[in-house]
Amino acid sequence: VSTTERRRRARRGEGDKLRAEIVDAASRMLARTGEVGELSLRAVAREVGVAATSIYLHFENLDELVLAVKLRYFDQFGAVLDAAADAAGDQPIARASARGHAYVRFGLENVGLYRALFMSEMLPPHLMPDAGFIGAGVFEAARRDIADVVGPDVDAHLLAVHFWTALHGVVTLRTVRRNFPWPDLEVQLDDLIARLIQ
Amino acid sequence: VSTTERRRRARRGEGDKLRAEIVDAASRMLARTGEVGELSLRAVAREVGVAATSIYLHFENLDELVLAVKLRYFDQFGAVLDAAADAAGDQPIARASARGHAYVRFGLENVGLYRALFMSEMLPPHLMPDAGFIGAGVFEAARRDIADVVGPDVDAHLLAVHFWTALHGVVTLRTVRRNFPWPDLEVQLDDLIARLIQ
DNA sequence: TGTACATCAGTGAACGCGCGTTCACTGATGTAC
DNA sequence: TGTACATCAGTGAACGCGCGTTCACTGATGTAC
Repeated sequence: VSTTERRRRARRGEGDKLRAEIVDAASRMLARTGEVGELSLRAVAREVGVAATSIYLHFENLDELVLAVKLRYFDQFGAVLDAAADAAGDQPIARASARGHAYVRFGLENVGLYRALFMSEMLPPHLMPDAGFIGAGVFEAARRDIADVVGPDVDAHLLAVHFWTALHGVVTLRTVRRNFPWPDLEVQLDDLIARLIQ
Repeated sequence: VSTTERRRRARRGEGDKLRAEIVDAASRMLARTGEVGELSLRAVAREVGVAATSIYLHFENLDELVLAVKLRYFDQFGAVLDAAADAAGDQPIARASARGHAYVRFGLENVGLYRALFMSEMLPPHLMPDAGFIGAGVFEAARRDIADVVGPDVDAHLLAVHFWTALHGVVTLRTVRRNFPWPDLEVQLDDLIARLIQ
């Protein structure tokens, strides 16, 4: 219900600023509630401080706006994980572990965005730039770290799938079952990762 | 858009039949789309073949209806898992494994209900009969099977948490990323369960 | 240096829709007499 | 055995709301001359 000030129109030639502000606003709103379905075109316009119709100047419809948000945050999410892995040094197991911890931390701290990224179907096919491969960069980076840990004789793809699905499960169940008697998060993750990657 | 026939009113003394029919209809609709947020009181009434206001004869509001659906399917879900474990015989590892396979199968075959059960917060606290413990029966049964596998020297609670979160991850990611190059499901589950429970 | 005007960056009213919720009501049916 | 009537099991109209989308429009600002 945060009634934003009426936005000042952009200068000539800077019409694309509004596009960025719309994506910003939609991201903030998604991060708050996490429910993609609750994001409405009119609410985004209100948050930006602009007439509802102005959204149409930059997006065909709400789906394309949501896609823009997702694409942007997939990139950011991947960068966060890479940074965590790099900060952990060169040792493969330390890199993979740091990546896992960073994955869960991001998910728990950005509940709404995580929901938008991984708890809804990607989007109607005609809007998918490259079907099924959004977020593949994130997966592929983890697969490489894991392959470095286990060597060439183990199916690193299968292990990376275990890694991803298990961490995803940790994020989503903790988000949605806050009253469950969860173990300490660091203990849980260290034990889980040790069991999956060896 | 299935316009159901207008329902015939129940006989005297059988007013509770409508309550059951409402829960049935809401369950069918949830099983179809899976989005709790898309379930509307009016749509449920239409599916039942009854005036929208008739819902109020049996439920205070939509939340209480959704809770009724959840409670009912938690019971059914637990029974399915128990049956699978029992069908697997007495050997602890076989029982736990069967339980895991049945969990994932139920989730993938009943996408909508699984979403309703495990991908939304339980409900506003005043509606929770026993906060945080809905579904605890399902968890507890798995924990016992796992404890039988690993013996008394291992933290079976932690292992059961791994088991649950990992299987939940399998169900939800496969549901939402259908284009990902997933491994064969049985291979994935057998390998995953073997790594987690030992 | 001044000004007409094309273009850019939006706005605002209006529409039809489905929704939750309220309120007064209806009409079949079992039962007391 | 017949009937009045209380009660049960619903109905239907109406409300105000937020939504997506359309359409014609406005008004500031750069630029060509």
